Amino acid sequence: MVSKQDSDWFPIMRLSRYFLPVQKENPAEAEIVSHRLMLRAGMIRQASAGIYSWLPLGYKVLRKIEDIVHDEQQKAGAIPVLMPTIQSADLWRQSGRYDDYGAEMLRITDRSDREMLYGPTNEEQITEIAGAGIRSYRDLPRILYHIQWKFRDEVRPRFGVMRGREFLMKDAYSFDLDKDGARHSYNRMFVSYLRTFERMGLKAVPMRADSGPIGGDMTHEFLILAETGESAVFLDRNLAELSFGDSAIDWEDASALQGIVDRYTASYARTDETHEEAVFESEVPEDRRLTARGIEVGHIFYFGSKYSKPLNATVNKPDGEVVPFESGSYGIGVSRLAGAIIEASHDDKGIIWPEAVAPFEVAVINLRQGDAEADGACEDLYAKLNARGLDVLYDDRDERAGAKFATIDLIGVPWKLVVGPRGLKEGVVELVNRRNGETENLSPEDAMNRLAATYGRA
RNA sequence: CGGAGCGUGGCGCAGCUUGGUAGCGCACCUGUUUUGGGUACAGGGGGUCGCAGGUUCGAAUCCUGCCGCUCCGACCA
Repeated sequence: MVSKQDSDWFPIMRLSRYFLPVQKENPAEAEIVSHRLMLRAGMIRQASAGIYSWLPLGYKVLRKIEDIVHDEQQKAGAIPVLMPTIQSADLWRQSGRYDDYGAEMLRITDRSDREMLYGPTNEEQITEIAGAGIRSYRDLPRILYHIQWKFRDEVRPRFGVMRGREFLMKDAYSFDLDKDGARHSYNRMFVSYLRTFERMGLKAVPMRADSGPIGGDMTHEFLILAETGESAVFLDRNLAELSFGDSAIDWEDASALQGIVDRYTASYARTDETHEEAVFESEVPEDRRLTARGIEVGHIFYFGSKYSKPLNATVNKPDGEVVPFESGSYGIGVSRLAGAIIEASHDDKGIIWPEAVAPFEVAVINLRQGDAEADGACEDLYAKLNARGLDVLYDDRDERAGAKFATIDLIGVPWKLVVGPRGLKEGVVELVNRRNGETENLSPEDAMNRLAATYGRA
C-alpha cells in the first residue's frame, strides 16, 4: 500500500469546509455511469466539449492514480521527465507526421507566425531529447517517461473523461541498441502495467493489439473488464484470474520477465478488432471462453527505428558503427482510469473506490451534529486518524444522518466510521464497509486499529 | 465526417403550436420543527429565456444568421 499522499497539497478535511458540489439529480448530458457519477459527486466540471476541470475530489483521485503509476514506472526502471504540452511543428515535419496526423492535431500559431501544436503524443520530442543526450551504447538502455496533458481534437468526444479531447496520459519511451534490448524494455513495461492496474484494484487483461504497419507481436492493449466497456473482448477465463499479489520481481532479469510475459500471453485474449472466432474456439475450451466488454487503459508497442531514423537519433556501437535507437512507446490513460475505475466499481448509490485510489480512506460520520458527546468523539477520532496517517474526511455538516450517508456513499469512501450518541452509550462506533455494507460495532480504539491495519499504517 | 436533437436560475424540466412582460421540483438563504439512512411547514433570494439581427405596440414564443452542447454511427490513451 502507498502511504498517505501529499498531505501538504491535500490538507486534512472536514466536509463543512471542503469544496464538494454534489448533485442529487443526474445531469442530462451524461450517458454512462462513470460520467454521471463524476458529475454528481462533484469530481469534474465540463469546461467545453471533451475538456474538464478537475474539482478537489476528482483531482485527489487523479493524483492517487498518478502516484501509483509513477511508483510502478520507477520500480520498473523508467526515469521521470516532463516535456511541454506545446510543441514546434518542425520536429513533426521531420518525422513526417505533421501532415499525416490530420485534423486530430490541434495546430496553433504564435505571435511570430511560428507553427506550433498542442502535443497529442511525444515520440518526436523524446526522440530528439534522447538523441541529443545519448551518444554511446554505454548509455543504453534507457526508458524515459512523463505524465502530461495531451490534446487530441477528437471528432466526437464523449463519456466524460473516458474520451475527452484533453486528457492526462503517462507515456514512456524506451531506447535500446538492438531488438533484444528493446524486447527487454517492452517486457519491463508489460509487467509494470500488470502491477500498476492490479494495485489500483483493477482486473486489466493484456490483449493482442493490431500491430499496424510495423508488424510483429510486440504490441498489446490492456483492458479493464467492465460491462459498459467500448470494446467487445474475447479471452480465456484463466487469464482473468492471474494475479501477482506481493511477489517480488527482478527487473534486470530479462528471461524472468519474459517468463511472466509469456504466462500472460499464452492464452487467447483479443478485442473485437483482432478477434478470430475460429482461433478462439480451437484454442480455448468452451467452459473457459469468456466474452465480455472492456475499456482500454493502456497500450504498449515496439516501433523500432520509426522515429530515430528520420530524426537522426543515433548511437555508436562498440565497433564504431552508428545506428538509430530501437524504441517503443508505452501509454497509460491516467485521466481515463478515473472514469474506468468507476465503470468497474459502483452500485446504485454511487462510486465504490478501491482503497488504493480512494479520495478519502475513511469518512467519520457524526450522526448527531451538535450533540456534545458525539461531536467530542468525532473530533477525537478525526484527529487521531489523521495522526496515524489515514486520509480521513469528517462529515461535520449540520445535516441529518440520511443526507450524510447519501453523500459519503455517492463519493465512494471505502470505509465509514459512524458515530452517534446511541452507540457511544454502549462505548461503540460502527465501522461500515462501502462495498459489501458489512457493519461492525467496535470501540473507537479497535475501529482505528482495524483501519490502520487495513491500510498498512501504524 | 454522415445522421438526429437540445440550449429557459447551480441541477432536472414546463411554458413556445395559438406573441401580452417567466413558472415547477431539487439545491440555496431565514425561521420554526425534526433528528440513527436525502424531515415537515412557512417565508425568501437568484434567470440579459445561448448570441446577434429582423417582424411587431409588444418576442422565451414568429423569421434569419451565428455560436455552444449532447446523442447514434465510422475513428482513437
